[in-house]
Amino acid sequence: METLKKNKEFNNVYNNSNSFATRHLVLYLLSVPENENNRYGLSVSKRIGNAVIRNKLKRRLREIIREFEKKYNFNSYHIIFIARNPVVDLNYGQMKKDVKKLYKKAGLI
RNA sequence: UAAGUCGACCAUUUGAUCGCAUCUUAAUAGAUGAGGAAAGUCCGAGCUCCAAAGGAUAGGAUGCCGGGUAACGCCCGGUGGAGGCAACUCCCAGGCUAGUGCCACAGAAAUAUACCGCCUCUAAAUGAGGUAAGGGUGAAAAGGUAAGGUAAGAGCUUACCGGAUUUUAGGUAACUAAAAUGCCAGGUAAACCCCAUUCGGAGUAAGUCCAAAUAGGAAGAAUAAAAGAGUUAUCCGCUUUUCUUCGGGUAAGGACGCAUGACUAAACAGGCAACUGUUUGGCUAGAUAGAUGAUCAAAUAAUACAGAACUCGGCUUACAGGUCGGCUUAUUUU
Repeated sequence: METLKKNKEFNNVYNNSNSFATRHLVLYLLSVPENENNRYGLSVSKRIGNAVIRNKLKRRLREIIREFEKKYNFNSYHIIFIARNPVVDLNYGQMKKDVKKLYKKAGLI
């Protein structure tokens, strides 16, 4: 899984893309012209919780992304996930359903 | 058995599949991978760079005594004070006899006093003097109680208690005990201050090395050499050139620092202890937008607080549930 790293790249996605949201997560999706692998950015703010909680969220999201990459085939996107406050209460299965919903909304799968 | 008190420890484990980071390997693959507080960043050090003749002043920190330690504001042992029936716990615990400041209100008087009262003198008094026993005010009124003593009184005298000073004895010391003298005299230093000890600054984004890039500029120097324009030519000056300095931009470049250390376990020796020494053994995170997750199965009390970022020693704060031990008090039984 390749990641978006620089502030410039994040801003580029925020300004030029469509966003989709559920109660727990927000998704930004930008299609890039060059044919390359998907790149992901995860954003979990300090308001969500302490370091342990934020780390756990990011790890779960990464695992979910990995599973979807394996299952479906889509390419050349920059994708950003933003965690919202209520996401803390979800378990892994519920989070996975939420992400699937977002992907459907965005027309990826 | 109950209540209490002190101390130590655990902080999930095992297997399977998929995935991440580091290391090993030609490769398949294999090994390892967050804490008791990793936290707060409150002290103390190592390490690195910068600064630095020496001294004084200012400023900060610490503050009973002795010991431990690389060091400390930490730890251990003791002394004094406070709390508890006790085990035990708590204490920013130097100096007000260096100086200065402050102590409301009440009260006659607050570091000095005679308002009422008592006693004496005088023919008598609203006068003069003596007196701190009694009253009243206050947080505090010249040490308390009893007896003697006296005109009335008073450490004026005596006994006991309290306090101060001196001496002697014990203790490394803080301090403790006894005796003598004899009652001269408040509190506050978390008030200024005084005394003793101590303190250079910045932090791993420290810093070291390598690579890449030195475009277009600014300032200064040199005309030794070369070129150009102007000039008949030379000199001189100008532009280019050469050298030095300055600042700007790109790649959030790479490697080291960076994981064996004032480390730790056991035994033995020294010490009441903190701790120290010797021998044998152990060491298995090291990222750089930042690695530990998902699913299934089994066991368990393991559900809390919580995520390494240069490294150590402490302190402080957060914390579910559980295990073990010492001691105290009460009750019951033998």
